[in-house]
Amino acid sequence: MAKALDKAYAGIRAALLAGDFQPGARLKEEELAARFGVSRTPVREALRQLAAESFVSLTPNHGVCVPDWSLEELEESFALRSLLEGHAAERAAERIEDGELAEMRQLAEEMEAIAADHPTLDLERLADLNGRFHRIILDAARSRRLADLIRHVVELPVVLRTFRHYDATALERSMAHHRDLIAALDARDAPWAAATMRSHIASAWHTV
Amino acid sequence: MAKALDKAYAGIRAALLAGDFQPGARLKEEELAARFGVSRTPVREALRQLAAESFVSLTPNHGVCVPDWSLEELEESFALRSLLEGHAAERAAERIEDGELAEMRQLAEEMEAIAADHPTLDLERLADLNGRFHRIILDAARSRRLADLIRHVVELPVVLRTFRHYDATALERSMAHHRDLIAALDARDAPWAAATMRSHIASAWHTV
DNA sequence: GAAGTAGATTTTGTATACATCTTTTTTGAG
DNA sequence: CTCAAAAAAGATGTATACAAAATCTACTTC
Repeated sequence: MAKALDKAYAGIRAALLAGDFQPGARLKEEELAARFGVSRTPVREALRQLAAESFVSLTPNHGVCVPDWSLEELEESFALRSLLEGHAAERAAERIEDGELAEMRQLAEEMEAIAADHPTLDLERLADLNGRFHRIILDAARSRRLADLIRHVVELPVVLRTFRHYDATALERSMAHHRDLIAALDARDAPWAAATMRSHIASAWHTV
Repeated sequence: MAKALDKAYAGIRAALLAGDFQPGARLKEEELAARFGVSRTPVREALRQLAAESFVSLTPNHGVCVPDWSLEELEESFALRSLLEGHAAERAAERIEDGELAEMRQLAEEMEAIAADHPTLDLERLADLNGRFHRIILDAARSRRLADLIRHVVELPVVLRTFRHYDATALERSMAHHRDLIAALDARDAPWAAATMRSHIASAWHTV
């Protein structure tokens, strides 16, 4: 049986991503504890963790709230993602191994197959594949510190919503960017990889 | 009276910065609780928080350890600081107000006065002033998100140690950089400010 | 003598009870 | 009827007790 902290953390996180709580809502510890069948102690620890990752906003003696992102804050987030993931691509270009490139090619193919299948576009799966694609680059950057930072800024809810708003042409563009990224990494060309990644994310921002 | 969590958090953090625990050492919750006169509960929460800020390394069922930084990880940290603080300077150049610039000028003057006073170099105070100087820029960037990220990467222990290793010429160079930064911000020239900040931090790295 | 294992000890994880602080409701005066 | 203050209700913060896991120790066995 999974431990109480994991249940609370995973459960609350999933609920947040699913949009079960509306922005600005106050999350009460006892409610959450009852919902996941654990005591308040692990719930509190999970909330502290989620607060550190900016999933919730915590104020002392005042509990936690679901943060409501303004458009400006969202734009800042994307700018930071662009900066950091660009840096990650730069490092990855100097460190990536052929096996990882092969994985990326396969993921890109799968995504293209889904994207080409317009009538039954499986966005959930596409988001998952996309996440894995980006994660390989992040791993190839070989910097635990950088990985931590990016996790703090990626904000999965944003990523999910991004994909929901993708129209056909934006989707095709995104697929092309993935191919470009693979080419840049394969060439071990750090500036190319960084620029392509930044372009990729900036483009994603403008489709929101 | 300060709350228990604050006592635990501030106390542990201060002890870490002071080097009371050696790298790799395991921190036991009960010891810390006894040391600060609180129960284990707030100690645990403080440790979670410090772990989120990378001050300690936490592994489930295994407690927390003081992380030992390799030279490479330290260099990564500086590279990230350079990236993020450069971005902050860029944003600050477009948003800073005259009052803030005046504050920066005064801080720069005070730092120069201390730096000129070689025999009795007060490094503690210099580090404090330097922190406030950088904080004004960070505030002027007007991005809570960016401020959070930078706090996660600045790693005060590093900053402190940096200043301890400053020799006279490096110190003068640093003071000159501060003047450059003020000039760039005063001119509202974002690229200039970003480049100067990155140069400032890269220079700090090479004096370690 | 070294390695492995069972028990004892220590440490972390969780639950519950109580204290403190917020928020809401109620009640009273103006 | 409005506002303010006080009391009550509710939520968070802290302490303690207990459960589970890990580490350490001592002993057995090869």
